[in-house]
Amino acid sequence: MTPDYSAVLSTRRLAKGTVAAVLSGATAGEQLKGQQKGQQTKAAIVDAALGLATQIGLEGLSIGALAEVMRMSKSGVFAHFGSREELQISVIREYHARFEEEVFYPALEKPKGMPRLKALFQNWMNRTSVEIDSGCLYISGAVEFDDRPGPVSDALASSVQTWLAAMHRAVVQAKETGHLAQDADEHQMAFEIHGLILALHYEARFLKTPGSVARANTGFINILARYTRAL
Amino acid sequence: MTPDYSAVLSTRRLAKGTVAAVLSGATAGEQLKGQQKGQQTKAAIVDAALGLATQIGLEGLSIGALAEVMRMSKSGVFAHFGSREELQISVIREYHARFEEEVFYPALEKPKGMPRLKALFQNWMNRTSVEIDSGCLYISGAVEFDDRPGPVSDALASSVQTWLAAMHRAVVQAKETGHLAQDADEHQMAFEIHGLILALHYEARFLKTPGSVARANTGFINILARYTRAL
DNA sequence: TGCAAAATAGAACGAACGTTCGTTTTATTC
DNA sequence: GAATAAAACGAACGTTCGTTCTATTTTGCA
Repeated sequence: MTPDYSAVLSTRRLAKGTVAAVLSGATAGEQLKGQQKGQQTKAAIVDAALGLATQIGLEGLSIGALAEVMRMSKSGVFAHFGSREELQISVIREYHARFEEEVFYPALEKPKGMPRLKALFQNWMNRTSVEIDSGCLYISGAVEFDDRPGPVSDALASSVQTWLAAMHRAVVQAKETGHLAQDADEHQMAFEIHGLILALHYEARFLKTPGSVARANTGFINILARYTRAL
Repeated sequence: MTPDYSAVLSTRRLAKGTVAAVLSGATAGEQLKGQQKGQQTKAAIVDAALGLATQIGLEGLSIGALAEVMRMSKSGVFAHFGSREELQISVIREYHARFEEEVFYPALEKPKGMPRLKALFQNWMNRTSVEIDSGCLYISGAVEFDDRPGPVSDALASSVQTWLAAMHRAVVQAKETGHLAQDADEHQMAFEIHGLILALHYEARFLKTPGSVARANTGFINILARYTRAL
C-alpha cells in the first residue's frame, strides 16, 4: 500500500518516465500514446485545477469553477476525467510529481547522510515558504480527508507516506554514515522535523506570524544538535 | 485584535461569566437574559453543530444536515443564527470555551513555571489525542480559512492567537521562575511545541501512524532538555 | 385563563453542485 | 478531400445549498 523511495534513494535518479509511471499508477500504454490534442488539454486542466485546489482545497475544487477558468464548458472538462473523484486524484498525482521534482530529486545530488538530509529539509522548507500563498495539498488534504475514506483519501495518504518514508530513509542513512548519534531514534527525528514544517505552514499561512521561516530553520538546527550529541 | 490570557494567567481564575463574556464577545445583556426555551434549543443546536464541524469541518457544516440531526426544520435551525456565518462563529466560540475549560483552566491549578507549562502541554496533548476521532477545529479551521478572509476566519484566528499567547506566556513565566535557561527564546520554544501538536494530529488522525502520542511526548522532553540546558 | 411574544414549521426561491445525454465542432487518418 | 474518431458543447437532470417568506404552534407572563 505504501510505496517508498528506497530504491531511488540508493540508485540515484532513475529514468524519469519509469519512476513517474510507477508513482502515478499510469500504464505504459498511456505513457507512450501520442500527444493528441486531448492530452494537452487535460494537462492544462490539471494544471489549472492544481492551482485552484492549492487555494481552496481539494474539496472546494468544483468542475464549474474549473470550466470557467479554462473557458470551457463543464461537460467538456468533465469528459476528461469521468468523475470528480478522478479529477481530484489527477490533481494529487500532479502535485506529487511536482513535489518530488522540486524537493526530492534535487537533494539526491548531495551525498548520502547529513548533506542530503539537510538538503531535503531545506528544499521542503523552501517549498512550504513559497506555498504560503498557495497552500500545501498534503496538509490541506489531510485535514479535508482525515474522516472521509475513499479513493481520494487513499491516493493522498499514499503520496504523503511515500514522501515521509523518503525523509525517514534519509535519516537512517545519516545515522549509517555516522553523521548522527548511534542511539538516535530515526522515527522520532522524522516526526519532529515534520512538526516544524507543519508549524511553519500553520503560523505563516494562517496566522501570518512574522519570522516563522527563521523559527523552522532554528528548530531544525536544534533537532540536529539533539541527535548528533549522544543521549 | 488579539486578546490574551495574560490577566487570567497572573490572577488565577476569574469569575467564569466575565471571562467567557469577554472571550466570546457576548454582551452583558445577552448573558443575563433568562433561560428561555429558545436559549436551550440554541445551545443544543450549537452542541450538535460542534459535533458535526469537528468531523466534517466548518465548511462542510450545513444547516440541512444539522436540522436533520436535531429533528428540526431547516428554517427552525436557521432562525437561531440568522446566517450560516453566525452559526459557524457560534461553533467556534463554543469550541473555544470547551478548549479553555479542558486545557487552560485546569493547568492554572499548578504553580507558575515549569509545572504549569508541563500541565498545559499535557492537557493540550491529551485533548489532541482524544480528538483523533473527532478532529481539532483550530487545525481544520486554519486550513479551511487560510485563504478565505472574513468574520469566521477572524473569529478563528482570534481564538487560536489567544491560546498560543497563553502558551507563550507560560514559557515566559517558566523562564522568569528560573526553570528555563536565561537565553531561551520563548517564541522559538512555543513554535516547536506547536509543531509537536500539529505533527501528532496529522500523523495520528490522517495517517493513523501508531506510536504518535509517545513521539509527541518524547519530543516535548527533548525540547525541555534543549531549553533548560544553557546554549 | 387569555394574550402577546417567541419559536418552529413549511413552502418556495435562485444558485450551484456533479452528472448524463445527444449534438456539433474539431482533429486525425486514410 | 472524404471518412472516422476524438473532443467540446449546451441543455437538462435531480440534489443540495443558504436564505426568505408567511403560517402555525408553543411558550412565558399578567
